[in-house]
Amino acid sequence: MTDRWALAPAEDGGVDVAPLGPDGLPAGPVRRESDLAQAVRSRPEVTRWVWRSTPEVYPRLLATGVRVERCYDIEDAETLLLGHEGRYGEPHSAAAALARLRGGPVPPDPPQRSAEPGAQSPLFEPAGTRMPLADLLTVYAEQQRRHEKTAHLDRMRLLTAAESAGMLVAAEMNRAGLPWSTEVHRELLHDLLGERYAGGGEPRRLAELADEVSTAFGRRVRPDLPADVIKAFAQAGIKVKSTRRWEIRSLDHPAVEPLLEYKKLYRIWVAHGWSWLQDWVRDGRFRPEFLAGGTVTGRWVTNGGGALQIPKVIRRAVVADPGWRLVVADADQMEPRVLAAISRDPGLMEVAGRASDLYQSVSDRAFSGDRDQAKLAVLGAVYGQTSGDGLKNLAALRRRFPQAVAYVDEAARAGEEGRLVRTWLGRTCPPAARAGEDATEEAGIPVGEDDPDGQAWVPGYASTNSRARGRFARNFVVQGSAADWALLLLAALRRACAGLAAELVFFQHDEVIVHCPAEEADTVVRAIRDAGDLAGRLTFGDTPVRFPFTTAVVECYADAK
DNA sequence: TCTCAGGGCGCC
DNA sequence: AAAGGGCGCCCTGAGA
Repeated sequence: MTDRWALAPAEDGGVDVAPLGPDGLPAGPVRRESDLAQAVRSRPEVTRWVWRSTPEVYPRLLATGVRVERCYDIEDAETLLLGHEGRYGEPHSAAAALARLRGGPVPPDPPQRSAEPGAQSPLFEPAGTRMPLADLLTVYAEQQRRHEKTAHLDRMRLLTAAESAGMLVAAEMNRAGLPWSTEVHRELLHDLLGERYAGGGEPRRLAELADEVSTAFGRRVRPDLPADVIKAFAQAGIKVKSTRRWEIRSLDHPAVEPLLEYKKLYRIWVAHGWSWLQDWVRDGRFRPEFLAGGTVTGRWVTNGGGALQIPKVIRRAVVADPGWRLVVADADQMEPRVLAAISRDPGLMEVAGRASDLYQSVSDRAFSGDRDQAKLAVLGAVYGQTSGDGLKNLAALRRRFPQAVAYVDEAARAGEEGRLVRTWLGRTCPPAARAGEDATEEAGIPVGEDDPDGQAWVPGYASTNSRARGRFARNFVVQGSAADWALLLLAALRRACAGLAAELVFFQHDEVIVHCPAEEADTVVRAIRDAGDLAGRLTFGDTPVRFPFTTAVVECYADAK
């Protein structure tokens, strides 16, 4: 039995609260109280708080040490419901939802904030976003009705609940921060890049590598300018279309080695160097801002600090507090396991029903034991590979796991034809803009003209854009359903850690880090394993597919691999 | 001085 | 060997 209440911060710093009945309608009068945190703290029996926006409310609660068990984020649910209804892109604010309900003019969403280094208070809420509790409850009641119109009511409810849970986790992670050793990071930078020169120019090692590149070409070349590098290769008689690593790598020229080394170190210098350290690390914590559900697929993003792109060498600087440990847990072959669960392919479910290396099992069945080929084939199927060995491997995969490949093929076909494509729980991929609509790309969805005869799905005949939409949709069902599962994983793990000192401090698609006292580490490892399989059952229902983790208990993130 | 697109690369 | 999906962030150069 859940005890649901709703709350809405008021203009004067107080808060309105109201109890809700099992039907989601108010079960008592609205009460005005003077203090938000006190209003929540004094009602420990409440298991779910309904509110407009987690970023509006929860950081303020956390700042006073108040945690909640569950929430329902109305604006987040609005985004998911709009997407499910095929109305992706309509304003998702509670004010917009209310206006649609009442037939008034719909206000556009406020513009996105930009990242601000070191910002302690996670969100600045623009004026005018607050909504009286009575109006909020009107929107909430309508959302409950809209849930009931979806094809899988229980899944859609699970999706909005899971993403609300994700927003709680994100807020808590933003507050906790990732333990970070400035000292180790500085040593690392010095070892890799050498001394910094006054004036902010390139550090010593980069300057040396730039000189080596120039020497190899026999003239001054700026390795950070692609046009300059392409010209230099051309003068040496080597034609390259770009200076991308994979294209340069195999060239036979003395500039290649220092050039690639320069690119690698340059990246560290500009993206994770001394100025990054200055901007993003305070008091032994790196505090990125995690945004749950920041992408159309449901994957999270971070705002500022590049938290999801920390180069492996820099992970040396992620160090647990004295007496504490990092429990680093990586889901094993998450995407093919998710494909097994959503496609119900008998063969793939069978191999995904074991905790052992899935790629090895696939290769034993379809690729004569060549694990690399099996992995490429699976990823090719998920990503929409169009050429090369991948296609041949895909054919082998299709023979042994026809239902799995058919599942992503069908998603691709739907995407090309502009039909709605959904994850397992019902997160919806925005369809391509139709003719006459705004033809700008939105959220990375390829749009544009189709070939006149490109409506039928015929490999090699669809237009470039339509094929790109197909690849997008193909990947969406797997990546997005994996994100569905990951939300349930986080929710379960958060629950398991509730009575411990352990804190979730990092999440990257299929990997979590928990920071905990050394004596809690074994408990946390078990909690993660349990949460993985529990999330699998909650997300995909009755399925034999397992979701095992590789876990490591370490003092330093870099030691986890 | 500003924004924007493209190139490039880090992570999954 | 070839170059598919999702992101964020940094640079540069072009154009307003």
